[in-house]
Amino acid sequence: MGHVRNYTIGDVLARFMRMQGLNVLQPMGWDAFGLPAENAAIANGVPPARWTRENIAYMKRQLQALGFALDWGRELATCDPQYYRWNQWLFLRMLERGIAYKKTGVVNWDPVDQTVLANEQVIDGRGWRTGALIEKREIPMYYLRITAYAEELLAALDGLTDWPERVRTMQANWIGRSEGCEVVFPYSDDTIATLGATAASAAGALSVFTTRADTLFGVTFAAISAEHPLAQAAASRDPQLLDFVEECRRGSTMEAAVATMEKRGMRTGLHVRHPLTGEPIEVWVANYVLMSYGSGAVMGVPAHDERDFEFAHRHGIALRTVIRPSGAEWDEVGPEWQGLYAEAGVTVNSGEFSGLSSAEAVTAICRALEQRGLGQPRVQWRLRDWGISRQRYWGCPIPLIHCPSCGEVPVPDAQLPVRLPEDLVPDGSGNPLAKSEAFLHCACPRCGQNARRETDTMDTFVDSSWYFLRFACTDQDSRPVDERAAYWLPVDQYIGGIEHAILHLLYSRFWTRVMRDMQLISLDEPFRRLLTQGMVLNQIYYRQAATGRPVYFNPADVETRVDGTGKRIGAVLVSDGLPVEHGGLGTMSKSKNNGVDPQSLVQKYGADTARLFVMFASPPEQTLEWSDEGVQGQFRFLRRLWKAVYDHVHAGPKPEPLTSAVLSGLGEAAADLRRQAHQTVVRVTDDIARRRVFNTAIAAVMELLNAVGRFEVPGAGARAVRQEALELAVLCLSPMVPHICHELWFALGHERALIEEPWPRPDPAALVQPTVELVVQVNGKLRGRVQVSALADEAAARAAALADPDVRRFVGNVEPRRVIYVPGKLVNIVV
RNA sequence: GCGAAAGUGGCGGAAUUGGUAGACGCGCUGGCCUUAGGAGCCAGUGGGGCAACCCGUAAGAGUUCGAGUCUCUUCUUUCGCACCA
Repeated sequence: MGHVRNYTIGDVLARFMRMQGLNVLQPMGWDAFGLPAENAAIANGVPPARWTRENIAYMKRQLQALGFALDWGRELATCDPQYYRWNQWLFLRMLERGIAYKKTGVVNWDPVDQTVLANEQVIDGRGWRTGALIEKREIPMYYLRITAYAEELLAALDGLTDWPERVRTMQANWIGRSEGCEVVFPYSDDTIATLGATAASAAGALSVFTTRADTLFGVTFAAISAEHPLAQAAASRDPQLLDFVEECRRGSTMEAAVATMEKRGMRTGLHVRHPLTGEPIEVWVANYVLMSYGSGAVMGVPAHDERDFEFAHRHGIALRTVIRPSGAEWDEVGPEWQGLYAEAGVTVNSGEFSGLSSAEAVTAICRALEQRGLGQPRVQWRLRDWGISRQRYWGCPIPLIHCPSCGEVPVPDAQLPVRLPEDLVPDGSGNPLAKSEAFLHCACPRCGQNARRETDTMDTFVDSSWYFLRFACTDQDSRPVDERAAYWLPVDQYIGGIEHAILHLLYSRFWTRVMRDMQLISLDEPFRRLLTQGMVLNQIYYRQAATGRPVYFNPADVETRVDGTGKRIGAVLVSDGLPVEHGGLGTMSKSKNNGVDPQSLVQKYGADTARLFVMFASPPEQTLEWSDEGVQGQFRFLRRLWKAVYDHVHAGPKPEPLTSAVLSGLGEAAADLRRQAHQTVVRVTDDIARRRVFNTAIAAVMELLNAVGRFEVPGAGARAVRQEALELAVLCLSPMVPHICHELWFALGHERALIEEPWPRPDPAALVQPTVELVVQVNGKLRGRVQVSALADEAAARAAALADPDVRRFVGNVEPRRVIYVPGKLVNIVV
């Protein structure tokens, strides 16, 4: 249903824009590689290719049944060699430019299946199939240098004014620019002696990054990640520390898991020297320090950092107050952590740097470090380079060949694509490509010797990072994109789930820039306007089985029980009439058995009802709660609309168009209906074009139809007004309800199909309102309403308000202290 | 843990720029029609009160003539956290 919602929003906008006279391209493609196909293959023993193509065929029928105005001539699937050859081609160009490079990365390793697992396949630190404790393992991988674009990706967010604010904020925080200071803590003599001639000792110093150089004199320990070379060196001499470092290797690589873990640490026995005081500082290994951020080491300031405070508390490490608040709310950091301790203030106990504001101290200390050669100002990014290697089968092969003599050799362009064999069936025990002799063996393109193909495939985010460009020229077979991209791109309206707010959208922004720098396209940003749609939710019902595992029931098979006021009091399974438990609302999923098949919905109510419901139930950016009654409500509305049109049509011949003579003779009721009809056009146009909300647009048409139902004035003029109101209702609804509106448009006596009609323009004369109702407040409380001329000035409005008997009761005989007049809205009398 | 949002009747939601809280729809109650209703039509429906009125937008404070809307604190829920896509 998430897809139905996504594409209905897109289709409504496409049809609306087309009626506005724009040339609209609405394409469709299939993001077809990835884990779900492999999982299905493991479960059913069928090659992922077959499962994928069957799914595409099924979904395509669904999308066609829903009447989406898609250009199927541009259909593409990311698992087609015609598409992924360009992933490979672009990857090779990135390799040439140094955008793609190789380094080691940490992955989840299942020691039983001897395979790399995705984060999703790690449940509570254990492998999903084996239940074995997962370990971190370092393997060589290919990375894309997205950090080289960090500055630009951040700065350009300001220009994305038609993106939701929250997405821009999330991306900015994700890129995470922080200005601070690199601080170098030289190793103590005893540490250098202990390390001997190792790689770690060659570094000679521990480098850390901090945004709080003003707290440097409060450093009482240093903490390094278990993967830090210094930790490795120390562990090789200390069996207990080695155990701890090994223990830190257990568990998944997920940052959320690392961050919520109990903070633990162990002494290394090594020391560094404070860069300004020379004081020895003990080095600890801590499980909360991430090797992937900064240098994998932090300075510990327990008095002014919450995590350091907690860590020091647990391990009996001393604490030194070096910042006091300027307002003197507290003096010394106490035994209980308070958020205030981390705030900026005035330095104390900091030698010659005491008495400075935090900001001054940051600058002064940084400068002092720089003079001693023990530090410098630095900008640190949270963003890391994008690791694209996957040790999996169902993805785009990385086009490299490993030759015993030449080393790593790129596949020549003429040999692209490196085709993925489509007949393999994964079994969960590693990448089947690595076991396929036919795939593996090849000749080295340089020396012709026997060589081995790279078996890693690309992250599926690669596939989705540029597909939108390809839609402009799916038939182009000598380049990934051609000049037609300049006409269609950037995407004027992109629609996607909020779950894509960071990764997919950031990767696409990056990839677009890389292609720009290769002179393949000439745009910076891929998506001009972004709509992030909310999730589709449904009720969850279950019973606790004897095994203790819940058994889920589809909400369609469950009947809810309500009391006399309509309040829910329980639910029973229709088949046996016995109660089921309610598990709240959740996203539609197989595991919770709360999905709704769009196909059955279309069969029962038709495509228009399905489309109307998903657009009416909530605004596009919010979650949408599935409701069978709600669907029936929309079905009912469409039938009422149908009946209203045909009742009108059967009551007489098609009226002549409204002439000025007819208009001037209209009674008040007819003028009111006409005003409402044209106001509906104004509201619907604004809702779709500017606000991108559809539920209120539909509500406006419902109100108009209710008004038509109440309108019982006889006569030719009134009949013409009713005809006009029904025509406008049908036009306004047509982007949401294309099929029924198409039919009703002919019924209303038109010869040309509705799809060829332009979007209606409201008649300014119809909108004119002779009088307006003003709300009258006394001291901010609603006390009355008065009708005044739409042209009334403040004095007239004030007089009318004070003349109202209800208002007079509250004002009494006192002279108002103040009167606030909001034209056309209200008068507030302050007494 | 960090980052981002959201919280309004029995339910989904409306209130667009600080200006009438509850549009529209669902559900429910009563009535009409019908052999029948998972059909249609009419009326009612935030809470309290005979009424005048009073209370009411997660909780608490603040700014303002006026706060669902702005500010702060707290609580709850949802999304993301780099190998689900």
